[in-house]
Amino acid sequence: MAGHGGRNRSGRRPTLEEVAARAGVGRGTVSRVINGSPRVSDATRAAVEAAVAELGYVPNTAARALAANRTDAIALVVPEPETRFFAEPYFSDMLKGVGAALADTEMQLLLIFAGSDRERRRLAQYLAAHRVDGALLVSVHADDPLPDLLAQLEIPAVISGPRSEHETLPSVDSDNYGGGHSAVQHLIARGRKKIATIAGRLDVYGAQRRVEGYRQALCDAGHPVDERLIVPGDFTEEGGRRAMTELLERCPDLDAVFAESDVMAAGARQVLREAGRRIPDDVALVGYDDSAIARHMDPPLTSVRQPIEGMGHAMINLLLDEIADHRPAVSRGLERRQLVLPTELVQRHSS
Amino acid sequence: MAGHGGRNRSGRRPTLEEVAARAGVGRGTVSRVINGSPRVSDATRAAVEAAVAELGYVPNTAARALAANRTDAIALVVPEPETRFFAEPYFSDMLKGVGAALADTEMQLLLIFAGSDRERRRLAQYLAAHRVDGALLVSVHADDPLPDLLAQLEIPAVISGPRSEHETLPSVDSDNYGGGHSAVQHLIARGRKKIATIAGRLDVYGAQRRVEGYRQALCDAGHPVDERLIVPGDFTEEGGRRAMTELLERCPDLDAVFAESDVMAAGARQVLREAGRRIPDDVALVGYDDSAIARHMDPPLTSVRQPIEGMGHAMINLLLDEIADHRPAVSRGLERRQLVLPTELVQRHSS
DNA sequence: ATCACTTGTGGGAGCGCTCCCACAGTACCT
DNA sequence: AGGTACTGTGGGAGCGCTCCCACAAGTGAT
Repeated sequence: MAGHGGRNRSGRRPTLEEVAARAGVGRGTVSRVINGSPRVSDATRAAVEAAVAELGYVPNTAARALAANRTDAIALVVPEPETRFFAEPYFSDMLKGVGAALADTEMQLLLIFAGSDRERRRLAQYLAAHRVDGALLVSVHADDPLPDLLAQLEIPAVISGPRSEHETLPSVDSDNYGGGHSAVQHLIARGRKKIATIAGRLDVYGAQRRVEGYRQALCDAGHPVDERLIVPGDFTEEGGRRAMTELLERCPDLDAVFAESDVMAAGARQVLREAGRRIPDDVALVGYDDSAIARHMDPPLTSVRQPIEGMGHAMINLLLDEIADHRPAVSRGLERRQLVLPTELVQRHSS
Repeated sequence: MAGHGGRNRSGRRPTLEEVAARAGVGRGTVSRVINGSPRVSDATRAAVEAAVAELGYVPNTAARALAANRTDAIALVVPEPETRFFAEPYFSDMLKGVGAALADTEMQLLLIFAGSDRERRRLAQYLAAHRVDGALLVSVHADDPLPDLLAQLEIPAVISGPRSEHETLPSVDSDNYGGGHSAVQHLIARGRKKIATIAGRLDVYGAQRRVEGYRQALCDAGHPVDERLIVPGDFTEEGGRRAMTELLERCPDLDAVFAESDVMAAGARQVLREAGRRIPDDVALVGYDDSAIARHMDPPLTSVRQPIEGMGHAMINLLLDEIADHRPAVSRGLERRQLVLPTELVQRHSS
């Protein structure tokens, strides 16, 4: 028993051929056993498995990749600088879901940042070399050329938030519209009259949808929609501060704010405090994401929970399907695969 | 010009051979140009480069890996669950440094978590398959079998904090001893008399060294070392809270605390606040790491800065050397490569 | 007994590179 | 003129797999 990482006499790692010799079978048969083909008799399978164990055989990935024209790797592409990756709890949850979904797979996950131009060129080169079997795209802007590049290279991809209602790539998203709607509905039910919103970047489709949910909830309740109460942030704490400052200037008498991310809510909270507004007594505050920040805020923040881990999981499943379908070049055409997962309002003390 | 990701007539990616035919040279020559060999005439080189551009040739990594027996990938092994990876600013800084050092390299970085048993088995399998040319080990415990596994598989590796003073692997570390010493020296200079410390986990060599620095600084100043003032934490916020609670019970009259990580300092701060102690008036507080937490704490935390990004950079350089040396099997023997980078005390308002 | 399948198996061909040996050409000595 | 050295180049062999065709052996209908 050589266990993992066995060597043969010559100090090299054992090869398929050596395993075959040892088990007294042919090379093809060993390959079938390794790859779990059903077309092998039980006796032969057992003999091969014994030989594999004795020699400590581990398949050579490079040889496999070359012969089979696949890499068994997929990329998680983060079109943001590393700093934002670590600052946004979104990414860590996503990574957790993706990792979990991949755990019982042979697939290797590559985390690739494409925040700077330089990194993007590197990524383009990487994809052109077909070093991954598929890609997961998260947090993509409307005008990003990446999806087109992937399509041109015929690399299967799944996008986390569709870029528009006409998204052509398979996508997984949470119900941004419903999330925005439920947050505002909640504020209305709490008796709030002048409800503002700090939107995300409006070149992000999901952020637009949240605003649409906000509008519709007001309409449904017969409230007027005051455009001055809608201010875009950029999903950062600083952006939340700026937006909140702007809102207080425009409408000092507002009594509720729906911030479309917890991080922006944290920024808004600071400004409200400094302005002497009490939360929730004077101004109710609702966030989005239900991240750790929401739980640790003072007071704890009511927030719209998205099942981000679940989204990561779903993306992997979609992508693995895409890759499987892609192999024999069947290309099932335009059967679009778009998934929308429900959100949930988590009530705490800020509203 | 096909640009990136060109195809030939048959829809396949162009190969070396096709580039050679187009440039009117042999396969070997193209290979030499691609790999930057100096043994090519300028004219030939130009012709080959033109052909490469026209066909949009991109080398096939799998074929290269198979033929040359290398992968052009290195692993950053994080023996922690993902949660800690995101919680600890240490890792994000490290990743930044590593990424920067790798930016002008062909090397691909793989981020591999090995927090759970399952993940560790997967990692072992991964390493046994020699899917990386080298590995970076960060935050390794004294009894971790990983370094031995790497050695047995003859995979070059660099460790971020040596496991002991007899570390055999090349390592990069910050001056933990000096950092601990300077923190305490600073507190003494500020007139503090009863200085406690919240240590890290004592199975981490670096944490031990910080405590040694703490002891020596007290000795140097002629202060007695009171063992009751040394309480181990586990580098978490909760651990900081527990340790601080313990310290206040043991010695209600302490007037300074040196927490050996900012995160633990944050926990300690909470407990001090709840106990009605003012910082720095009643108790001075010094942290370690100089992370974002330190800057945002109230009051801003004095902290020992480690050049973590620089350490990441240095680790990559060491590892690339190891890999290069490893290739022709020269094995320069025990010429140990241990790097220690200086720390710096960043004074803020908590002390 | 013959034919038509099915099941399990062996091994050739080939994936696209790198490594290295062979050799032509040139330069500079004896 | 011959020898020696170096430079630049072509192409064979081989890396360790997967794919697929060929084929032996078994099964059951005719």
